[in-house]
Amino acid sequence: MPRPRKRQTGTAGPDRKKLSGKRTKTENSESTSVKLENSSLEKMTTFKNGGTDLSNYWLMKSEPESRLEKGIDMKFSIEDLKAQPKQTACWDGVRNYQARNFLRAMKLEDEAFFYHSNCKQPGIVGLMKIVKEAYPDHTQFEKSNPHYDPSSKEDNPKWSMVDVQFVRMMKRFIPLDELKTYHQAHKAIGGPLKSMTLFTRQRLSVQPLTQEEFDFILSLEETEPS
DNA sequence: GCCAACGTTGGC
DNA sequence: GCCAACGTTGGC
Repeated sequence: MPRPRKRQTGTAGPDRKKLSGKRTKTENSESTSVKLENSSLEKMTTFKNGGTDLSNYWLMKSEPESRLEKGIDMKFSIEDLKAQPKQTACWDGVRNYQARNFLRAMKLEDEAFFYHSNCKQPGIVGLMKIVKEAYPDHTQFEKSNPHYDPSSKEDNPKWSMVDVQFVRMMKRFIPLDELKTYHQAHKAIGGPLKSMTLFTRQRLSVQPLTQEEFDFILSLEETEPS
């Protein structure tokens, strides 16, 4: 029932028009994404215990300010998440293969930063956790939904979502600016944010973080705003 | 509101 | 399978 919408990505489903006959475009997109996903996961895995019980870290973007898309407000802030029953919501509306594949890689109890995008003060505002692993995003079948995808079939849903639960606010807001400053510095000196996906894959709305990235960002909570 | 970045579409 | 046109993301 909670059905926030995060505006994640193109309204236009990547291949809404074909898929009856040929699906080459789709499959290209998917396999490309899968590769990216895999390499990312491999990268993360090498930093960890390698097999069981690996927890992953994520950053998920959502718009905290009202913006209408097909007459529907895309706003979903961390305050909105907090206000949901059980402070839990489904993360619907993702329509990008890479982002979708990351959603599908999420495990119960994985932690994710809640990032406010497309707003006055973009940045990380809080922490949430995954409370339900990927399942079909119902909005792809709803004609009136801005993220409706007519090419997706009920018996083979194309798009997925997860459920997330509010964990806590950041002790202080971590602005994009500040992350960017560290990213630049770390590129030069090889610090933890040197290849943060927020800067290397600009438009990706669901993205993985390494343990190092996650820990470093948490450590910023204890520092003075820069 | 502008526009750079970048993913997708579709003609050829 | 290339690539120009187009649409979206999201910072500024």
